[in-house]
Order: sequence, then structure tokens, then C-alpha cells
Amino acid sequence: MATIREVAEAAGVSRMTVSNVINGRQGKVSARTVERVEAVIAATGYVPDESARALSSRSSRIIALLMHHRPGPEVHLANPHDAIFVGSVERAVTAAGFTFIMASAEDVVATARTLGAWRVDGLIVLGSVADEVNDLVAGTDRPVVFVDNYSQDPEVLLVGIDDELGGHLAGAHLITAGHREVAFAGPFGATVGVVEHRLRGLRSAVAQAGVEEPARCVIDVGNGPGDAAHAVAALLAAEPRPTAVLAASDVLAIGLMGQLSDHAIRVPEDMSVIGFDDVPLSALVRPALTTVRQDIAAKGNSAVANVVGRIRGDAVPPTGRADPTLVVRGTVARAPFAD
Amino acid sequence: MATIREVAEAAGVSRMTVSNVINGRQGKVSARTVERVEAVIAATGYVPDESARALSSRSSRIIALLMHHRPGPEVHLANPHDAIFVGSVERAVTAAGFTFIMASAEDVVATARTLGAWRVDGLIVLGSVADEVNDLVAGTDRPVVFVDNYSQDPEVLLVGIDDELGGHLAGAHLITAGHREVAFAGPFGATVGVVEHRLRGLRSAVAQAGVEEPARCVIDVGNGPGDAAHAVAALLAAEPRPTAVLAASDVLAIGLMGQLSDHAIRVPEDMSVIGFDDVPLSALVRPALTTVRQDIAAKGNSAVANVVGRIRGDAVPPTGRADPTLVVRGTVARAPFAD
DNA sequence: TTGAAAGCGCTAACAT
DNA sequence: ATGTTAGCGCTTTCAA
Repeated sequence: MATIREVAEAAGVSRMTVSNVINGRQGKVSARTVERVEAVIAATGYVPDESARALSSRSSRIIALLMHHRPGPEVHLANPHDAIFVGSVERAVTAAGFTFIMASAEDVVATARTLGAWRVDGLIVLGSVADEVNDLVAGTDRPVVFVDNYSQDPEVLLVGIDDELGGHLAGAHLITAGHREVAFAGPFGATVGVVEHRLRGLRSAVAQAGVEEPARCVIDVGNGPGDAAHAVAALLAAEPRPTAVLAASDVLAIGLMGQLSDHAIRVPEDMSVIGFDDVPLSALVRPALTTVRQDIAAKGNSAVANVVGRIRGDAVPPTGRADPTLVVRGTVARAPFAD
Repeated sequence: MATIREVAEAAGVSRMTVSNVINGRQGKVSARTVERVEAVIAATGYVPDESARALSSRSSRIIALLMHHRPGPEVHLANPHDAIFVGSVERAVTAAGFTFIMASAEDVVATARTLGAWRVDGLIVLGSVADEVNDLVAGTDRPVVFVDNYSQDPEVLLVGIDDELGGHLAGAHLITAGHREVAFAGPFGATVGVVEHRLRGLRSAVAQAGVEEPARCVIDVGNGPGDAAHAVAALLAAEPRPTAVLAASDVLAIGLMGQLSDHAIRVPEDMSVIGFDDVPLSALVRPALTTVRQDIAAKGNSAVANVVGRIRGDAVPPTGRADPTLVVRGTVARAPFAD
């Protein structure tokens, strides 16, 4: 491995000149010298040592995505929402000229500390983080953005969507189709606030139609293998039986559809289903899934734009919650017995 | 940020002693001194600077997963196979006491060089890498393992499955169900060798049944939005029309099922479908997907075990190809008009 | 069991 | 436009 010193000697210049060439410092080096140094670099295959650079400059030009995941065999990334988000972040980070790395761990605070020890320049945090938010922010002087977070602290920078509006859109659509007894299913334990807000929005829409106890059937369901089966069992046992269900994610909605099919309950004739996210899969299944759409890639781009802006000291693009929309496909029908 | 020097002074010892405590060097420091130093570390919240450690020790204790992806908006990780693989690698790396990072890029060789400049200790490479293999291996003195790679070079260390056997299992199952005209659909451009070997295995099984031109209908199909539609159009236009199709992945199989449904072709009565991988989703859809199963997490564990073994200089666990199995569910029926 | 000296490869700050 | 000096924070090597 060649070092900057060897390159400097071979080119007959000082190490600083080589450094200036590497870092493309315009106007600090004459064109002829640049050429000579670059020739030596190409010939030797020299690559600057990043740990030395980071140590000396106190900056790594790395932006890291930190994902929280729960213990157990479940893979966080198996969730298409997360996969798409990660992909969009990676692209935006690379396009901005930074190096992208991702770290996934149960203990986000500890991992943030590890990344900090690597002098990462910015951090994007995905996953259910609540109490840890303050520890995370306090533990670093670098820009941090949280994704889909419902922290108490209004100062915390985040990107996300208006989950309550999403739930409301779904509820209004079901009400319009004549549904009154509407159920909700989601992983309440897995996220902090997101699922709750979707339920709240659903209830507000149903309540506006004059329903006394809106969405009284609420099912807490994980992503495990048998979970969809339990959820559907609970759904069908509810009294009175709901005619529609809003799932907190498309994947869950598809799982429910499969179980309903096993119970000979037709979707949408006997039971309407709405998903959340609009992942690509939802257009593939049959009947195609009616769902609340969020622009996941836009969320990733916003997060990166904000972090990069703060690193560079530029104008900082705003963060906040975007508005989801409803995508009508084939899983909502008029409620049975609706007038 | 506290430094080792400050900790040393506060504890009244030399920097080397603090270093020995940090690195848990047994027997180099007395128990009393360890205790004192650890108290100071806890009090100051000292975290060793990793770039300085890497620079000085020439090792980062990082194992990196390098993913190749193609240009365009498509997200590599959206593939459940890749997501599960990444998850299992991350878990195994962390369990082995290393830090995990993931980098995804179009130019794997360039990114490998970047990671090398960070002194990563080991590398796992996922994705369609062919010509780059030699450059990658030549460019580093660290252990590298390739995943699902069909390199010419037999010396290249890899983990994967016997894709040809997988195709053969599917073919034999279809033959047993009376199918003779069998189609194959897969993204030939996206991988190097994997899809081809699955097709080869399918053909060998069909040929064994005495079929003259086994699997003559071969459809090259990507993962884009309209791709499944084109594939099904090609499938239904083929003359003679196939009675069964093997898809190179479960996600593709599900996409085909949706399109077949739109054409009022029933699965499995009119068309049998087999997938590949057995991702969780395949058990959720209806009819549940018959598929060739591979143990993705085992593949990840093998890759990590090999890299870690080589880093430590321990006995190196063997690499190689595991055997897939057939999971029979509900998408294969007896061929129409079969005797 | 502990410490002192030297240096990993690079860059910031200041010369010239 | 180029060079010199002095570290960044840690570990290695060798001594005590």
C-alpha cells in the first residue's frame, strides 16, 4: 500500500501538495504539478488511508443510517418499506458525495456511539426509538435526523408522514362505501406512535360519520408466521363482526387476505381491506390492494438533504411530515346490507 | 470528547495501561488498576477513537457487506432474499464481536477500495459480480467471500446453493404432475450464472422424462413494474402453450400469478407455478406458492463464519454450495390433458 | 505489572 | 504555488 509520502517523493513534491491534489483544492496547485502527481497516483494505485484522514481532519465524509431492530430472528429489512427507504437514502448519500454505511443493531445508542467513534459526519435513525432520542442527540455533535419518530421533544428533527391523515383517508373511504363497523390491525409494540396515529385518524373519520364507538375492534398483531391467522380469528370473532379492516402495513394486509381466503371470506365482497404504504407488491397481488400511499423515497431524500445541508452549513432543507394519499384498487367494496 | 491521555492522567496511570484495559489484555494489568481505570472511563464517558485505533493497529474490527446494484431507481434490498441475507449477516457479524457495516454501490470494485482504505478486516460480496472478482481479490489482503457467484476461478471462496439442483427439483416435480411443456422465467441480465443454472437444472429434469426440447419457452424478465405483464403475455403466446412455469424467484412467481389471474387463467388448474427461495411472503399469498427452498440465513452464517475464521487465523469453516429442497404448497396441479 | 519513545498516514496552520 | 512544522489519538516495541 502506497502512502502519501511515497507518492510525494516519486513526484518530487511535498506531501502537502499531494494532499491538495487528492482533495481537489482548486488553485492551490499548478496544472502541471497536478498532472504529475496524478500520474504517480495512477501508476502506484495509491488510495489515501481514510482512518488517517479522519483522524487528522476530524471528519469521515460518511453518513450512516442507523436501524433499530428487535431481538429475535426477525429481519428488519424484510419489511419492504424499510428496504425502499434504505435504498433511497443510499442513493442520495452517494449522490451528495458522501460514503454511505448502514448499521443495524438492537442497541441504537451504543451503536451510535460506535459510529461516532468513527467520526461519521451525519446520522439518520430509522426504527422505533423513543426514550433513546435524547441520549442519541446528546451523545453527538453531528447532525441527526429521525425517521417516523413521535418524540415528545418538538426540537427533534425528523422526516415522516402525517400518519393520522393516512388513517383518516382510509376511514373516510370506508365510510363512503357504507361501512360502519371497521376494524384496525397493526403491530402496536413494534413502533412508537406510528400505529397509534393511524388508528386515531381512522377513528376520527368513522366518528365523523356518527358512529358511536368507532373502530372498536383493534387487533395488536406482529409480523410472526402465525400472527395473521390469530388476527383474522380475532377479526371474525368480533361482535358485531366488522365489514372492513385497515391494516397498518401492506404486508400485514396481504397476510390478512390470505387468512380470510382460508376462511372462505371473500375480499372485498365479504370483507374490505385497506393497507398502508403502497409497496410494489400491493399492485401485484389479486385482488390488488387498496392502500394509503406514502412516498418512501421522498422521505429518504428529505432526510439526506437535511443532514447534508447541516454538514455543509448550507441552507437547511426543512423537515416535517408529508401528506399520504389514498390509492384505490380492488379490495374495498360496498358494505353488505348497507342502505 | 475525552481522549486516552485524559483518562490516563485522571487515573494516574500511563496511556498504555489505559490501552491495555480498553483492549482487555488479560494479565497485563492488575485488578486494582483495571478497576480504577474503568471507573474513570465510566465517569468521563470515554470512547476510544476508532480512526486512531485503525490507523495505529492497521485493523478496524469491521466486517463489511458489499452489495452490487444496478443503475436506476430499483432498490436492491427490496428483494426479500437480499434483505434476509443482510439481516443474517449482520447478526452473525455482531455476535462474533465485530462491527457490521453495509455498503451498496454500482461500482463494487471502487467501493471495495474505499472500504479497504478504512481498513475493514473482512468483506462479503453479494450481487452479480463476474469480471470484477479478480480485481476485488487482488485489491485487498483481507478475507473476501462471494455470495451466489459463478466465477470461472475455482479458487474464489463463496457460499451459495446448488442452483442446478434447485431447477432440477422443480422440473422433476412438474414432470411427475404430468407436465411436459414447461416454461422458465427469470432475470438473466441481473445475475451472473444463478438464473442460468436454475434453467439448466429444470431442463435436465424435463429431458430425463424424454421431452425433446425441454423448456423451450424461456422468458427474460426483470423486476420492473410492467415486466410481469410482458412475461405472462409471452407465456400465453408461446406455441404450444406451456402448462407450467418455473420462476427464478418467489416475487416474480407472485407477479406472474397476479397477471395470470387478470387473464382469467387459474392457478394451478390452468397453469402451474413454482417459485424459488421460499421467502415468508410465499406462504401468505393464495394459493400458497410451491417453491424451491434455500436456507438464506444459513448462507449468511457460513459466509461470516468463514471470514471470521480467516481473520482470526482459526480453522476456516468450509464454503460451498448447499442443497435446496422443494416445498409443496398449492400452485402445482396435474397437467390438463395429462394421461 | 507498568511506562517511555516512536510512529501509523494524513491534514491544519502557517511560512516562504 | 509549494514547503515546513506539528500534531490528530491510539498502539507497537522495547525497557524497567
